[in-house]
This record gives sequence, structure tokens and C-alpha cells, in this order.
Amino acid sequence: MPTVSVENYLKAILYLHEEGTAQVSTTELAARVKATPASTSAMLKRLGERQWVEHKRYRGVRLTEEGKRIAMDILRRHRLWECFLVDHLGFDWDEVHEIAEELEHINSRDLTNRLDAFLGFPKLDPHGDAIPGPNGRFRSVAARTLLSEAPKGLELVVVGVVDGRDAFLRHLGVLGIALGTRMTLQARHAFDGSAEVHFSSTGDVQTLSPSVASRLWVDQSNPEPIIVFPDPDDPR
Amino acid sequence: MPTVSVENYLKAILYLHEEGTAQVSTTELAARVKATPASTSAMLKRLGERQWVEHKRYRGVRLTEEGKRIAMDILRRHRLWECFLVDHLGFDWDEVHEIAEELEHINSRDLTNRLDAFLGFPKLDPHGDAIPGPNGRFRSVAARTLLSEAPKGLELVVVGVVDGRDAFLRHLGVLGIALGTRMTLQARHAFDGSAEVHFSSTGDVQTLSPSVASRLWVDQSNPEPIIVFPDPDDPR
DNA sequence: TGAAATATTTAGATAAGACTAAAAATGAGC
DNA sequence: GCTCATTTTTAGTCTTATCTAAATATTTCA
Repeated sequence: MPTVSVENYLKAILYLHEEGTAQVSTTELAARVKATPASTSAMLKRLGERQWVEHKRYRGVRLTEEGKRIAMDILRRHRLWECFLVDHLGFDWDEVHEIAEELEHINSRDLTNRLDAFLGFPKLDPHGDAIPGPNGRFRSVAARTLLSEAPKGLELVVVGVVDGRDAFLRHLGVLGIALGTRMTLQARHAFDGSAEVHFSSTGDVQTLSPSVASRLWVDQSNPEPIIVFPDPDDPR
Repeated sequence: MPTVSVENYLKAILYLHEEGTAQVSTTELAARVKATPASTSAMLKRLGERQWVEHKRYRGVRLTEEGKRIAMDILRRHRLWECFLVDHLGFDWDEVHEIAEELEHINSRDLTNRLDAFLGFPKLDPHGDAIPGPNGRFRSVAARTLLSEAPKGLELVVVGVVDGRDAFLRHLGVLGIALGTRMTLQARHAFDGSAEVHFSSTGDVQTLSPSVASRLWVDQSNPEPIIVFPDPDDPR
């Protein structure tokens, strides 16, 4: 059973992976968890021994399958609690992160699944981030959303454009976007509504203007069936 | 800010106080927190340094005012979460203790007060134990309940009898119970419904038969006004 | 009252997780 | 390819919380 500190490191690595970093550096991770690189290095050694990360000295770290499973579960709990805090206790969406950071470490499958059911199996948290289901994978979202309204954190595929004018399509070509391009929305900048996406094929990260983001239809790249509680197939 | 472990010790001392132990012994406390007496002794030293307990070597320990305040707050959170788990997530009342033991350590006043409001300011948890209010004192219960139905953990005063026959009144005399006698209900034994009470004046603990408990009218000994959320007078 | 039993504290280890300072490996620029 | 800046790891220390074993205080009761 991982400690709170271990969970925080695993979660931070997952976030960095989702932001497009395949090999997470010690310094980058240290900044995320607000610790020194030295402490982080020590922790990575422990995480490696427990087979939760693959760590090559001086070469960065990545989650193992097991590590990812644990981290996705933490993310699930975090985002479910955020829903609870906003929808039922009346918190504002920007006040809930800290409290959810504590609630997420309570690791009871029964509690998590009941909370999920109580909330009505939400797919997105109050920030628009996708909530992993009990199987540790993200849930399907409604087919075909505008990129400007899509959830963060899951792989999307471009399925159409709103504006078929040549100028726009040529612009997409310049950006390297075509029908079938797969990407993950990493952030939406509150300032101007621009969208930061990570391209699955190239690994590039690009910022798309609001006018581009609101003209692209996307769908979830690999829809998984929604699994409702109770889940008899859950391996854990 | 107390650690989880510190909170568990403070809570255990509070429970033992409520069960009638004015000076809690190291061994007794060690058994409660499932640690060795040696570990407990070390912890008591730390708690004493922080002024949360008064500890005389070889003579047992008691909570200071500040220690009691912290412990009552933990108890409040514990019992509120138990209400949530039973009333909203559909747990049985005997399944919630462990999970509430984890939730209770999340120390956000805002969270606790909002949860309290969400639950409708309950006075009793699913086990019938009194829930402390935001001021750290137990809330009033409805005036005049039968002892057999009274909440555990708060001081009660005998205000009347159901059965005025001489034989019963004489029996009360033998038990040392009269109008005005103050006591705290410590436990109700599920087996036969008998009630274990702690007498405030003498410090004695006695087990009252169900027939006695169901013939005694009691009221809360020192009713405090119900303070509703938000509470402008809360000193913290 | 004094020996034996019990309770409590101290001494010494261990583990996790953090830190600073120093050493070692990597990578960039010339 | 060598030097220098940067990154990462190691070495050594600290704190909290735990343990076992040993020492000390208290209590019991013959």
C-alpha cells in the first residue's frame, strides 16, 4: 500500500506523461512535487524497487503498467471528490483542488465506487478534465465535440471541421492537422481560450488559437465501453 | 498542525476520558492506539511538549484545554463523515468506522462546516453518538429522552421517572440515582440493551438494566445553544 | 514492610521522507 | 574532443514514529 508521499510522486509523473513527457526528468518531477532533486532521486530509487516506475540513472523515469494503474486510481478519486465538493457542498471550482488533494489518498474501492454512483457516474470534473472509470481508463465522452469544449487528458481524434473554406483547411495543413490526426488536449488558457494540444504521432506540443479550436470537431480516439458500478470485471 | 498519528493519540485519550478515566494510563492508551507502551511513552512526551496533554511521569495523562479542542474537532469530523457515508452513500452503520477514521484527518474548517450544513446539522451519528458542533461542544438534544434512547458521550441529568412505584424509587436509591443525578452514557450493550453509565459526581461506572434505563427521563445536563453554520463567534 | 509483579520510561535500532553540500555523470559549445 | 555548465546522484544529517530489550518506578500483598 503506497504512502501519501509515494502517491503524490506517482500522480505527478502521470500528469507529466499526460503533458507529453515520455521520460520525466528528476528536476522536473522535483518541481512538481515541491521537493529538492535530491529527495526526488531517493524517492525514485524506492519507486523503482517497488516496480512502480522504470528508472534509468541520469536518464529519467516513466511509470510501469502497475504504477500507471495506481496513479490513474488516484486521479479518479481526486476528480470524483472535486465533483462532490462543487456539486454538493457548494465550493467554487477553483477552491477545491487543495481539499481534493487530501481526499484522493483515501484508498477504499468501495468508497470510491459508491461516491461515483452517488455523483451519477460523471465523465468530467468541474475543470473539464476527464475522470477515469473503475477500470482505470478514461470514460467515453459524447461523440463529436468541438476541440474548444473537449475534456483535457484523453486522446482525441479529429473527425471534422466546422468551416470548410480553403483558407482554413490550408491553415490546418500548415499546423499539421488533418482528418484522423490524434491529439490530447493539455490545457486551455483562461486568458484567451487558446488550446494547448499534444500530437500523438510527433510528440509535438502546439498552442491552437481559439478560432481554430472552435472549428475542429473531435471525438475520443479509443472509446471504451462505459462500465457501471458495481463492476464484476474489475481485476482488482 | 498535528500529524495523523498525533491526532489518533489525542482522539484515543478523549475517548478514554469520556469513558470515565480522568488520568489515562500509558498501557491503556497503548492498547487503544495499537502501539507498544514504549512508543506511547515517547509520543506522550512529544504531546506534553506541545501542551496538548498534561503528563506526569508514571502517573498518567490528561488532555489540556487545547488538546481537548483538537480532539473534539476530530470527533466532530469523524461523526459527520459517518453520517455522510450512511445517509448518502448507502453504507451500513457498522461498515463506516474504518473509512471515517481516514476522513476525519482532513482538517479544513470550511469543508467540515459545509459538510455539516449539507447533512442538515445532525446531532447524532448513525451509532447514536453525539456530534460536537463547530464550537467544539456537543449540541443540545431534544429535551427529556429516556435513558434507554439517549445519545452516548454527553452529560445527562435525571429529570424524572416513568414509573413512580416505591419499589422502583427504592431501587434507584440503592443505585445512588436521584432527581438531578448527572451521568454520561458510555455504552449500550447490544446483547440485552443494558446501559453503562458513568456518574459525574463519584466517577463510578455502573451497568443499568434495560428496565431501569427505559424508566428514567434524562435531559442534557448543560444545554448549549445550537450554533448554525456559518458561525461568526467561532473562536478559531 | 519488603519482595514480587506490574507499569512505565529509557536506550538503542530501524524506516520513510525530507534537507544541504559534495561528487559524479551528461550535454553544449567551441 | 575537451571544457564548463547543468543535471543527477550520493553522502551525511534530521524528524517522526515505530519497535525490542533493558532499566527503573510503582503497586500489591503476604
